[in-house]
Amino acid sequence: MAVAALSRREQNKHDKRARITAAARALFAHKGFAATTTQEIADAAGVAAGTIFTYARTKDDLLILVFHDEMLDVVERARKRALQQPRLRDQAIAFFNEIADYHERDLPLARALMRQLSYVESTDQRALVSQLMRRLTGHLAKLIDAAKATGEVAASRPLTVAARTLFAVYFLHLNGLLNGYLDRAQFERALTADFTLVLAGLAPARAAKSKIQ
Amino acid sequence: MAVAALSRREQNKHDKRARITAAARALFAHKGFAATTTQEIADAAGVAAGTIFTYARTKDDLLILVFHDEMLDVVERARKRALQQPRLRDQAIAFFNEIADYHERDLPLARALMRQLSYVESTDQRALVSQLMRRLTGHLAKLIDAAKATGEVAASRPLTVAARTLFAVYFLHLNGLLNGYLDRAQFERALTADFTLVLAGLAPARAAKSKIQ
DNA sequence: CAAAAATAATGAGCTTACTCATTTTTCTAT
DNA sequence: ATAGAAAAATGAGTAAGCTCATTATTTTTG
Repeated sequence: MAVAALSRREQNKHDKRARITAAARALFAHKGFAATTTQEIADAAGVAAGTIFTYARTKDDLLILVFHDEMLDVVERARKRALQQPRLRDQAIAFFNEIADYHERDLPLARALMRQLSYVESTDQRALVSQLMRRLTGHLAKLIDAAKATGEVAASRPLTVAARTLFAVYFLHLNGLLNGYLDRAQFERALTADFTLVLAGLAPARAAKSKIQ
Repeated sequence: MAVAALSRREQNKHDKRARITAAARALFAHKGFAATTTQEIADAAGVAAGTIFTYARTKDDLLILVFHDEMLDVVERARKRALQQPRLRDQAIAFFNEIADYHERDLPLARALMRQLSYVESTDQRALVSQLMRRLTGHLAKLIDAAKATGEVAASRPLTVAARTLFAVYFLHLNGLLNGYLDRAQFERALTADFTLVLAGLAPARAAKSKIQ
């Protein structure tokens, strides 16, 4: 891990970043994103108000910083939950339901995150979001690939396109859920219906059914 | 049109709203959303600074107000452009390319709009966005329905699910385009690939091809 | 028509994210 | 070890979105 390789300066920066991130995480969870001021975060982290902005260009940046790691965990949990299902469609639904569960635990924060994902300003932020996306669609692609072995998906189908399309469906309906267009039951129904359609396109030609549920 | 039915108070409100919306539209187009202050809008509209906020709860609300009508026009143009194509897939691509063209004319503004669509705060705003969505997916559903006659789409396929799924794909990739994850060429390629997959799921069972482009 | 009630407009003031000139800390070279 | 350079931290200051107590306008009532 090359721990000793950190210079004093690097060590300080690392510690300070960790303190700021931890303080922000605690405050966001406790009083919500909008109600938390950058001054409070600075106080809790033991730094001056201006220091925040050498670690995050904007308050919104903090949101991405804080939740990047947490999201990676959620995606991993989602993968495990998906594997408990035998069929691809149910795997995909379980996968995204786990992520939706996570967001439903703190809706205002999830809304703030969603907003942020729709307006990425810095290159750093874009890199973090890209990493999350790749991780997520990578897991999906693996599930789809495995379904090729069971004959549920035709071998010729492109994995990345399929994974991306499933994610697109989820992304739209998560937006609906977070912005009050859908309740959770409607969200799940929409996900199921749309996934069924997409998976019909993935199925081998001879197995295609003429009726979509 | 029941023009005479407007009371003096309603007439005043209507006029003032129109002045504010027009001023905001001009200023956003001229110097961009972020660079335009609510004070400038108020001055240009000939009202006090506080008056803005009796017509729009936030500056972001103004964005929705201003562009709602414009968007309806764009969707109508998109519909006409789509009808010039014979096949459903190309119709869908043409449809969304028209909308993407519109957004590309003013990327910063489109980004601000996209951000706003991901964080709807007031009921009024939600109603405006819902109306737009319904209009858009309604046109798509009509195109899909027409494709049933040509045999491109199986008669049993659910229109709203299909339209919604196409929109989901577009929505994700527009996000990618506006946030710099995709350039325009990548956007169109992604749209084409994903639409091809979705339409494979819509196709009649016997016509399904084993290879997706 | 006058008084009272309801609605709308006003703009000074507040809050808070963010900036930037200055100061402090750390690193490097001799 | 010390001077000088580079990087980081600081916090007072700024700007702008938004609030709200007050004022003005319109409608309703008697």
